[in-house]
Amino acid sequence: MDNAPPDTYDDDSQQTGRPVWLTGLNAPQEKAVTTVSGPLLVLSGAGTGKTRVLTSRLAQLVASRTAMPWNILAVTFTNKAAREMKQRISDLVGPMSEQVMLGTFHSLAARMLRKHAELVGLKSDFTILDTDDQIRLIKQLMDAEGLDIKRWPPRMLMAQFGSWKDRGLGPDKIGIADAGDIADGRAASLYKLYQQRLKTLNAADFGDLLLHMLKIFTTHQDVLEIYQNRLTHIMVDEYQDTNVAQYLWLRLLAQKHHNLCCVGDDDQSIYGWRGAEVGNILKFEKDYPKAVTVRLEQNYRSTGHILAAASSLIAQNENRLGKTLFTADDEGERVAISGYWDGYDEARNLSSTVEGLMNSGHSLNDIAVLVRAGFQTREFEERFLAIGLPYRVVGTRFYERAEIRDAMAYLRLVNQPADDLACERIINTPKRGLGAASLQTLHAFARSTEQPLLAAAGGLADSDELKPQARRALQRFCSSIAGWYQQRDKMPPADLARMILDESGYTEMWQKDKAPDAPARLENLKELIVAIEEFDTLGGFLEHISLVMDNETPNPEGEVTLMTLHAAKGLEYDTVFLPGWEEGIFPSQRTLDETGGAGLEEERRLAYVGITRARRNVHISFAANRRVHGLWQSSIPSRFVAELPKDHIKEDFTQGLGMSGAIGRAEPAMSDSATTRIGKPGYGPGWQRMASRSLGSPSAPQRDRDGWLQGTGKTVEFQKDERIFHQKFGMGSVVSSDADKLEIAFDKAGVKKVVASFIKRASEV
DNA sequence: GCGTTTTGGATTTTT
DNA sequence: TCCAAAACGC
Repeated sequence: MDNAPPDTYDDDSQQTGRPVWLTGLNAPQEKAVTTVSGPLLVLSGAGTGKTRVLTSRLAQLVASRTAMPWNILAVTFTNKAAREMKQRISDLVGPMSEQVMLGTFHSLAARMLRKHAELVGLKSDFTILDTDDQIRLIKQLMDAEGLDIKRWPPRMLMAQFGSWKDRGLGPDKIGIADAGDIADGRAASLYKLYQQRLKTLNAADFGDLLLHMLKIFTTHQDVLEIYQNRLTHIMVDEYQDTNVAQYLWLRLLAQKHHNLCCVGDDDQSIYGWRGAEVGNILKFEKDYPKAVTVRLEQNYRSTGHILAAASSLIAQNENRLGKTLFTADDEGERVAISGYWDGYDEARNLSSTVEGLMNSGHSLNDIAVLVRAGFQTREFEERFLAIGLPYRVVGTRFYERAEIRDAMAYLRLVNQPADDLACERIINTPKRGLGAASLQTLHAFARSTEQPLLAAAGGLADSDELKPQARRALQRFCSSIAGWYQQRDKMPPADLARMILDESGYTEMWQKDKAPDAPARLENLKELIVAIEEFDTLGGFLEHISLVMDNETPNPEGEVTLMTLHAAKGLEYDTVFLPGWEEGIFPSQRTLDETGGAGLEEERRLAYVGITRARRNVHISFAANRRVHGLWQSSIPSRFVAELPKDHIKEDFTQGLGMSGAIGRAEPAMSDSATTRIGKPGYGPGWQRMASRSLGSPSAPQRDRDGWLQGTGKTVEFQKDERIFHQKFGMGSVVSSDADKLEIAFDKAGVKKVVASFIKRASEV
């Protein structure tokens, strides 16, 4: 679409009678788009064109002169959503769209906080901490307080602080009683200490960004009014995921004009455990009595059977506003349900179905495998690796990798020499001979002289408190940093980063590392440099990075996507596989234990999200036996399987074992409880005997792995020093073998223990 | 101070 | 089972 200047829009609409952004909208969509003032709640079911409505409405606001672009606040949760919206708005209204205040809750709050930082005792160049920093800090505090970090993991404290912040509670609002028994009842006082420490570090964590703004808005009416006056119209995406702090923040901003438009789907609220309050969306009409509610119920994504299956599943939830999704699309294929003997069986059949799809012309890019928890991707990865099926796991995010965080710490320290947490992270990385003892001395010195670590390090290097060796190391470290600090503004940040990584010996550290993933880490560092190249200043890059923690690498060749259900929200694929639908796994036992009925409903919403990701085909599956944490356990199909409507599913057991009797059964399929530990399969009653026939005992050495290997008896035939090839690690030589486990010295990847089935003889490649 | 062994623990994670 | 972090020993 042309980026026509905004002034022409009036002419456009006069000529055609109907602006472009309204064409093709269905009635409720149009209602949502044209309701430009007053509180508006758009209940937008899966695949009903939510983003379309959001962006069109923004265009409508601008074109109808209801609001100037700079009067509009548009809030999303993810950077991806923000980027997408930015792009689409720009397509609709042209360059004027840049004036819209658009971003994630966190980036917007950060932007505001930098302007008013001094009101909460920070400087405007405060650092934003990542999880590692937070944990290190909490650990330090706990050590100082004499708390046992084994009994009370720092992570737990961090989660508690985070949850308080999610609820908009500063340390002053926590009573002793609220803290429970975490950290011997000292959680509240630790929270106070933690916040004090952040202030002295001139740092804020993610929760603080919003919490501080709330504090400022409630204690400085004048500041609040600046924003209230400017931001007359507010739009919020994924409203069902807002936490209390975000809710309060929005309410304060909207309380003057009440032009608040919230778009969301209570049925897709899956972040309750992270502080999201479904209640926020459920009570919108109470908060704003004059609110108009629009339901978007026409689904443009999935076929009839898929939609019917998903709808009838979610209908079992009690706590929902209720929508009736429909589609103009065909009935399509029924949702396929398969039961398998064990996890291998499931992976094997799933992968052959994928191969079948691939052979019939489907792109792997249109196929996704969605699991409840990250560890479940493993057995599929192993299988895909074994048969050479291209896949990609959406999971470990780029900026959370250790090497990236290390590199970032260098950059942070050079950008901001008082960044103690960054300093601490890399002061002995790579190894410089500065161990725990030296660091302790340094900390003590920094505390007594009340200066940042790096400055203290400089001072300490000039004194004779340390052993000569450590002292020299410290001197070198300080002068290196000082040197880079000098260069900081004299060269492009990417060049600076490259220089720092080289001169610090960080790159070399990984080059010398023999770990199999070392080359990949070096690649990641290169990618980081590429990412920096887009920025003019180091500061700009760092701000971007602390708030934008995602990275998307497109997949040109075609790969199956493996990811968690949470990660899949907002995405869609032609074919979706949903394996592991077993009681205890999905719904997760832990959620059930911890949050009971509400937890079950959230799990069900997760199932709903999973099914509604599919355009044309859904394959749900479960296994009777599965190895969890090394132990075999048997399980029964998820209750969600039984909740699917018979008319819209097909039980497809042609590939698996015939266990249709297990479907829909409320009581355990085995005589014992749902997750009986049975040691090995083949030792239980009933249909377990079948398994021995089909697979053999999984723990028996040299078993026939039935399709995992193309040849026969290949498992035990590797000789010591024999040359082999592994899909992931490349060429290597056999060091030793133990049943089907081989120890291989890889040429590039070092010594690893691998399963024989992943290995080919070099002569056969 | 650093490499190695032992141990415990193991959901989901938009920012 | 398999991973990371603590404890151990040189």
